[in-house]
Amino acid sequence: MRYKPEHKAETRKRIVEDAARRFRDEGVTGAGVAKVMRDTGLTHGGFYKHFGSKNDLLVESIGKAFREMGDRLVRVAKQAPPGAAWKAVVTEYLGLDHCNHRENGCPLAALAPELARSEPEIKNRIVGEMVSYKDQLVQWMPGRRAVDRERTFFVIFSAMIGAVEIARMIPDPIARQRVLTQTRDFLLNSF
Amino acid sequence: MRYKPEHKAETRKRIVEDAARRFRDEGVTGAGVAKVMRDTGLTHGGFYKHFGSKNDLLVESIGKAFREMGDRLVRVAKQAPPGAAWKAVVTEYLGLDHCNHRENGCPLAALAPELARSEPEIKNRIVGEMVSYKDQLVQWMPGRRAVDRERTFFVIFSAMIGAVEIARMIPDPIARQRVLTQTRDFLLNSF
DNA sequence: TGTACATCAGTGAACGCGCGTTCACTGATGTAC
DNA sequence: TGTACATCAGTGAACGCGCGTTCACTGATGTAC
Repeated sequence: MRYKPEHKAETRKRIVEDAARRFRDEGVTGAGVAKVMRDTGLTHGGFYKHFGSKNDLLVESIGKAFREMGDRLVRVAKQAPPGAAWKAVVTEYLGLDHCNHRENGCPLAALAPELARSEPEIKNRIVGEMVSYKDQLVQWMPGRRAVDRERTFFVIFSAMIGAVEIARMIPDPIARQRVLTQTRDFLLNSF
Repeated sequence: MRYKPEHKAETRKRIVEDAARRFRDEGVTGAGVAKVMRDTGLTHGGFYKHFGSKNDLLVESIGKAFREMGDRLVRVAKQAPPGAAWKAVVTEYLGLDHCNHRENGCPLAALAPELARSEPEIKNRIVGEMVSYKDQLVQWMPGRRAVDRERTFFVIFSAMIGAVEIARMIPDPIARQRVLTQTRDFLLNSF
């Protein structure tokens, strides 16, 4: 079979999207090449027509995940009343929906320790994607000067990432919700 | 060869200690049974004389890691001036030493997302160890009533876990230190 | 006291399995003549 | 216009490898007689 010129690019995009979900859901080692290709409706053999290695797919998928989550948070920031954008971001990030659907959520909350352990070359590329994420969101953070917003970005995201990870550890839904709510209220009253 | 009666218990303890380090350093999937046994100076075959499965070792190792880190934080809490115990805990947790040595640090900062993905039965046992960790530390947290200290425990540890994970992602030592320091100063001025 | 036997922590070969990766092949369609 | 060939995304068998787990065996020492 031969395909339209744009077909290959579309397939590649679908693989990246499916992988971005799988990696967040099952971890870097849990999500295998064959599983991702099956998600996309293909067999594992064709994978290397699109990517040089699983690590290349990982970097692209993490980038895609950062962009998805970044866009989602920017959307709620833009919908918020003036000056309350960062509060909308915090409320969305610490919402039950994000907590219960790691496969569509922030790649740091889903994978940070695993990503920190990747080989230096891979890690550097992932850090590049993380910096883009920060650049997309830092403008909505509280603080008058850019340097203040940079500081509040890291403080707020640290707290949110940790809270979501702890909440995801807790089986009891009420205790889980409590961790999210308490961290949210703490942050909303802090700046 | 035949051994003294206490020999087996001592070997078992050494395996748990070595595994507690390996799991935090290389992740749950990265640390294999054979590697851990080699750390202990044994061959992989003997492993099942001590543990029913790798998962059993995981649960025990995470428990050991929680106790190690709990004891370390309680020690600095006890050495602090009255009323400043929680500040000493925050300063220790967000110190460069903890950040740069995940193999001896908090198992949540090293493994939380991976642990959250384990099978329910394993996860429940790990959550039990996490609750012991909390019970060991919650008394040093700021707040007058027990319910307040429970709240500040989760808020403070969320922020610290996230900060250490982000710092461990960042290759540049100065930017890494900055994330730790900024989160520390934020927390120290918050309660 | 001397000898035969039981014990059992630890050994190392072997198991099935899934992984990332490779590669010869397929076959529908576009192109050359 | 009709035919032969080139293209190339996708297929599926096969590769070596490391994993968790099993198991027959080892051999120094304690115990029974």
